[in-house]
Amino acid sequence: MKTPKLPAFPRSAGVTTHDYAFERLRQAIMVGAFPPGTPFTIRGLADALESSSTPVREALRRLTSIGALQSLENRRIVVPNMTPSRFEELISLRILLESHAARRAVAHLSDRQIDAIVAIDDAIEVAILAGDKAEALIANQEFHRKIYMGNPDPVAMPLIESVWLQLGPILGIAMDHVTQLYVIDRHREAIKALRQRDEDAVAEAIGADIREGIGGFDKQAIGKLLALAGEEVGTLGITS
Amino acid sequence: MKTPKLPAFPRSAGVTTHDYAFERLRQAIMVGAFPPGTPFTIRGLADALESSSTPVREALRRLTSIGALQSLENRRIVVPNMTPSRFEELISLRILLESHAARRAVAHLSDRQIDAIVAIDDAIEVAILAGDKAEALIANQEFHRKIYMGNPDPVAMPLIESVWLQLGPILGIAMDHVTQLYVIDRHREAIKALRQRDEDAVAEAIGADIREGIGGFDKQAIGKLLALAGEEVGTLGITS
DNA sequence: TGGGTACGTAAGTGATCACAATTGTTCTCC
DNA sequence: GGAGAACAATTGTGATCACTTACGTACCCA
Repeated sequence: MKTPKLPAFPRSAGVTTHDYAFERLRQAIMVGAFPPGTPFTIRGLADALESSSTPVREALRRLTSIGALQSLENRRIVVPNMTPSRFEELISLRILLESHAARRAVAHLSDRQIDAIVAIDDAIEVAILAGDKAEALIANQEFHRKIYMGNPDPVAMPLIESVWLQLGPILGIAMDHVTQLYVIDRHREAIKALRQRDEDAVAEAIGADIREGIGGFDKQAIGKLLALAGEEVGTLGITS
Repeated sequence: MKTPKLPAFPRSAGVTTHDYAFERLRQAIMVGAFPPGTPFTIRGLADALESSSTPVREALRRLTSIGALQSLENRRIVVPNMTPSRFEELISLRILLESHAARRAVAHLSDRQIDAIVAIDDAIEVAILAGDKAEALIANQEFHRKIYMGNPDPVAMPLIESVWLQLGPILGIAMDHVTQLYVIDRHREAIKALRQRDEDAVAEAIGADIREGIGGFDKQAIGKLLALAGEEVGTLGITS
């Protein structure tokens, strides 16, 4: 049981090996490619990325500091474990931070930017109808990001992404066990409020979107998901 | 103009060079030892810490990912610049996150833990009366941290510390130009609310504490502080 | 048969070196 | 005297190696 396999990721020129490794791992974790407990080794990843240990170590250290990975006392690096109460904390943080970020972005978003957000929402619907869960997930994150990044000083964005990263693993498990994604019409509500520049309504719509989306899992459901994940760890997503 | 000088820091046994470098730099930045724009070089820090570049690079990378430092396009690493609007964003995030974290910790704090928090508040007052601004600052952070860490799943704590780190540089400047610290009786209010297990009152007291503390600087005051810092950069805190 | 020890393997850590890119300096020419 | 080019110094990047620690397995003895 060495290192998990990585989804492909394009590497543009001029990017350092370190940045590439970091981004690739970050994306993979954020979309739930690795269940909680997945171990990461420096040498294994260096082999997988066809580089040496130095940039990989730096990437793992960075991911650890933003909460995406956890450094055990053994110095082993793993995907953090999830508990129902930690899940609930993370969801409450998502609602808190993203309602706030959305509210503070409203005044800065131009009509053209809102049009782009609408386009992303359309892409989400297309992905859902096509049954492409991974694509829907990425587009959904892009929808939220585009709103919050309207703020010229998006200092909250790294914090929000840290929470996303911590929810990634459980998200991946949920995606594997949810038969059908449903269309979230809270996005329409948020868009309407954005066009009206109604800060309270935008914040409320984003909060409701999270609550009714991933936040809709109650403690029992999370417990079930974690049990399912427990069965699968070691047989899925792990090479050799 | 090479690297900034570092305050001393105890290194306990069993700690890796990397962790030591990271913690030492982190502490220094959090208490405002470096004004915005201060450059950091790997070799300079490695010399200062009497180690090699590998652990220092990892520490700098970690600090960059949590917002404490900024990586320029030149690949130079500096303390991020501050603007009045970014400052305002950071303060609003502090209020948001810390009110929330305080509220969610209330139910978990034992009477003994509250006693420890009171003791820290006393230490703050002692430090203020003694005119020891740095010590007062550190004790104040400890006061807040002790409250929020009452939560058994303190997932918000790293996010809060990220905001503290980003406010550190301006905090350091403010400390140099504030003649006298005043005693914040909002802490007493928070303690009283803690003892009564009144979540709303605790959240309100913490929010008010931040608003009336560092959050009390308005945009004009921040502009003045930044101008003062501009004069001093290059002559203060920089060696050779 | 059970537990403890010893050994081999795997993995993290940190120092060093070669290379590339950037920056700073100086020298020359107009 | 000033602008530009060539050169030198500094710095970041990544690969490699030696060292130490943690883990797993097998062996030995009670």
